[in-house]
Amino acid sequence: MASKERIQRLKEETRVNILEASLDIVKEEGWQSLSMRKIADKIEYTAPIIYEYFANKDAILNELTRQGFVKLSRQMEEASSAHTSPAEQLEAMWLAYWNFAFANKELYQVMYGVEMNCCTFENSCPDIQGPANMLWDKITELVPKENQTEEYICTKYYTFWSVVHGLISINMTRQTRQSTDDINKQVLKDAISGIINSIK
Amino acid sequence: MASKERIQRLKEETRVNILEASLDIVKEEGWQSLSMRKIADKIEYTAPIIYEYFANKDAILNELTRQGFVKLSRQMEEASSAHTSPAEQLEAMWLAYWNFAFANKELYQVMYGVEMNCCTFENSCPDIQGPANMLWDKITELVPKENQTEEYICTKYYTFWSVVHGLISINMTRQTRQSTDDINKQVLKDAISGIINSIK
DNA sequence: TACCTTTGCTTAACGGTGTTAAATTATTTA
DNA sequence: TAAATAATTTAACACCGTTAAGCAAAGGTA
Repeated sequence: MASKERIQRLKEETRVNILEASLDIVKEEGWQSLSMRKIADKIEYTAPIIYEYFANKDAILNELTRQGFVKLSRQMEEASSAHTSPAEQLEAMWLAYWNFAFANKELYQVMYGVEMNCCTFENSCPDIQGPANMLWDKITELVPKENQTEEYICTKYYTFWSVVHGLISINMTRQTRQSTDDINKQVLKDAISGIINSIK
Repeated sequence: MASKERIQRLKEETRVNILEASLDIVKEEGWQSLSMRKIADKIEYTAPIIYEYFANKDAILNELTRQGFVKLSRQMEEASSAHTSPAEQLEAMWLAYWNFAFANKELYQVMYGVEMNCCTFENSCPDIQGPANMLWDKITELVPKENQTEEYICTKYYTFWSVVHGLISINMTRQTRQSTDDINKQVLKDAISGIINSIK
């Protein structure tokens, strides 16, 4: 019977609907308030139905993560194919990575575990800016007076922080393999002295 | 009556106990499974008591975050004070930042919103390594054959990713100020071409 | 057509969460 | 000792993820 296929197609569809509804909710209210019951509401079913398509809530997040990586791969390949020299291709790929992260904020967050807990708290508490200020001031000390524009210092500060925080994030999200720790510390030291030397 | 002060001291103490218990639980079972009832269990009270010391669960996290930044500041200052030249001081401060992150993993996670969701999933799903492989291969292309050791390519790959992912994380956790977007993109491009040029 | 079986879906429930209000116990004060 | 206040617990609410039981419609079979 051909109705079997129609039903199969409908099932495919609600599977997609579940994923889309999830992403919609996250876009509207953030990862924290994504719940099975809200997803069910959005697809006009009750919660237990979802378990016929996904083993549990984590499985939904995992599938979204997977699709995120597939999408990212596609966009990076596309960016790369617009150039011929490897150097240009590599730069294009990283720019595509960057663009993907902001065009698909929610996906990137679940893919790389970037949370944003306490944005409001951050501005209301002076202690939090302590380390930032210390580093900012020290960088300012290093920059010759004639180049001490806020923009230049800001650029250097962000470059520093990106490298260090990025390396830390990578090492924290992946389980630490003892063997690569030395490499990471080497990357860190190289990067830091590299940036310091770039300050003029 | 001096008993007033003693009681005040006891209250101070359970406040500290709540924070310590929270951190203990997180160290043992992770942020996800930190609950008011578990904290209460650990300090040998019932859950509602906690609300006399903290407005809600978020307030506990915020206080831990604050204390994290205070501790980080102290350690960075200490590191800095061991040197005299600004360049050495700056490097020491970043190394202190690095060391803090791994010596106080849980604090760093709540301070900077670094989650580790799906470590197990990551290894079980090939799609996830797509982008990583693409970049790895492209970097390999750029490295002259005589320098194509795994360690060298790994170093470059991590350096790239650190910069880009770090910048993205920073821009995501802080609310995006439109004005600094240009600076960030400039940092990104500078960093990428800097690393590309450093490949030999 | 009548019966049985399968399917799709919902309701109800369990144990957990953060949080609040009421009740209870202990302590201090008059 | 009695009243007032403080400290703490119990009970409850609304939510969460998840599972088991129940029901109603559809399909197949005699």
